[in-house]
Amino acid sequence: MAQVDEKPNDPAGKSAGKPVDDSADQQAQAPQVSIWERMEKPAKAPRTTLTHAAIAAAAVEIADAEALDAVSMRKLSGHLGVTTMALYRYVANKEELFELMLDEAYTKYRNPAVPDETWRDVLRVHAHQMRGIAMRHPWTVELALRSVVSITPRVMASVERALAAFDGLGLDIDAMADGQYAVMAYVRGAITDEVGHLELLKNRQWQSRDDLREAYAPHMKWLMETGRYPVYHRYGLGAVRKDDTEGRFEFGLDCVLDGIAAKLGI
Amino acid sequence: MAQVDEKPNDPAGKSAGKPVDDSADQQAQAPQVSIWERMEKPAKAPRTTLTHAAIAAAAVEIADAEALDAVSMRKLSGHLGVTTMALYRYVANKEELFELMLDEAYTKYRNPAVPDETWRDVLRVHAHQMRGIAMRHPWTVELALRSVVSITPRVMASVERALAAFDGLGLDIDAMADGQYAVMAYVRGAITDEVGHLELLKNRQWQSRDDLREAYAPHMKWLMETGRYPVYHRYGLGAVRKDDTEGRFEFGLDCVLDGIAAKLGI
DNA sequence: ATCGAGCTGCGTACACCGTACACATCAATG
DNA sequence: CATTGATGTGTACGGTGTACGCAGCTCGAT
Repeated sequence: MAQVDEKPNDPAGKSAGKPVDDSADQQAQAPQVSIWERMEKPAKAPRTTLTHAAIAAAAVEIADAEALDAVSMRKLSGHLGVTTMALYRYVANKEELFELMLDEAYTKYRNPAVPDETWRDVLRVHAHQMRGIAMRHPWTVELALRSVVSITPRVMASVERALAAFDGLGLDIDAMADGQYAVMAYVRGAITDEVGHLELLKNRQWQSRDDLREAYAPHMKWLMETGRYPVYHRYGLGAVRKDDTEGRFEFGLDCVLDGIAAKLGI
Repeated sequence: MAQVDEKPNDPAGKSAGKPVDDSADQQAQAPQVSIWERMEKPAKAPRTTLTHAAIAAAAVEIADAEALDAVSMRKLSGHLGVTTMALYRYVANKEELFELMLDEAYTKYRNPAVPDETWRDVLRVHAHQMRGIAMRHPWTVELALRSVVSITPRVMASVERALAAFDGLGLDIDAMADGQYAVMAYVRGAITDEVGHLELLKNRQWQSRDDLREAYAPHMKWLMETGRYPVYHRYGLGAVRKDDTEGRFEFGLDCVLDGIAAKLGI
């Protein structure tokens, strides 16, 4: 990833090209148009062996089963029964593949309008949908950070839904954005934490959080014996709701929603 | 990363080892003890060429100047004037290097006790410190996600401080943890978003958020012309506080703190 | 029916990456 | 001074993303 960024990235045939025949530089000519725009016009003679949808589905499958790191162009092409470089006809680079995957994951987002819904209802569903998607596809969390260009159509649709929840309440658009941002930020942070723990369990093939605690017990014991973390120590010894992740998520979400209601006067 | 996880990871000299001479398996014998514990006892004959501190500092320098991906064992060793494998005397693997880096970044965390501080004061400082560190060392955000083992001594100290802010208010330890979690989650999500944008600016060498908007204008225009995001469209056209990231962060933080106060009755 | 054009997939090659393993060297202790 | 264990070196392996040149397919126009 890094080495590419540092290169001039001008594939020679552009600035020092031949006078007329420009058809030589077939690929990688700095698309400029997003993959979504390109996907709209299916070219005139599309072969059927590969499609954006198939690529996205296969990539998601790998990421779900193993991890985001396991999604390599080689392995993906293998699963699709195709050479590695064939993929580059459909995605300009791996980042675009990630965009495809993220959008694919967000096909599961459901937040339908219901008759007497309040803004809180909508945002609560929104939060739980994001959390649900993150739980089912843990790699989405990592992705949101890696490719900041995470404004795929379906992700945008979910943002639109959240934003629209504040519509018609007499707020100006900046306040609406603030509210949406607060919820989004909290949810993102919470699921980052949750998914992190989940992934740790999966990677180490532990069955429960008890296994995790057991594995880290020596390290924790040593840390606590320094005596520098007395309150955390008390937490370690005395907390009874350590594994109620759902409840913890709900608590924080309520805090944010209450705060929004108070500060925005809605 | 992935390929290592799938290997048996037993370096031969352990289960099928020679009868007596076990000194052969010098490195990578599944440390079990954390790097922090190992660092305490500086061995009997320490050579001075390399230290954990120097390694951490150099790695941080690279990550700050370029990016987390730019921190490779080869480049790092080059900066230190040492062979690549020399590093593995101090760090069992790259993950441990990341731990070192995270702890190094958190040397900047400042949250001293002040006379009449309230829990809100402490947590507000806590939040701003986390944000400040993330702004100065954007890679910490990515790190918190990659190596979930982010319980370095100094990170733990910051958590302890936040947790202790709720002490003596008549809350049980679970409630205190809930409060700390809500703040942590919000801050983490918010800085993930902020740092993401910041990194995008840096990578593309844009000067301001206007450059970003300009670059994405075609894509946005296309997205908006689908007509599926009317409220977001209104935001794009009419918002006036789009670049007030500090204010947005503060708003969300206030929401969370207000919510905590309300729900915990403090 | 044929032909060319352009989309599609293939294969090779390059420069990186993390790290396992065997060897050389150094510093302090017996 | 010799020994011993910690420390640094060198090479090698299997993986990565992707640039580039080429071959085959499919279609619209002839």
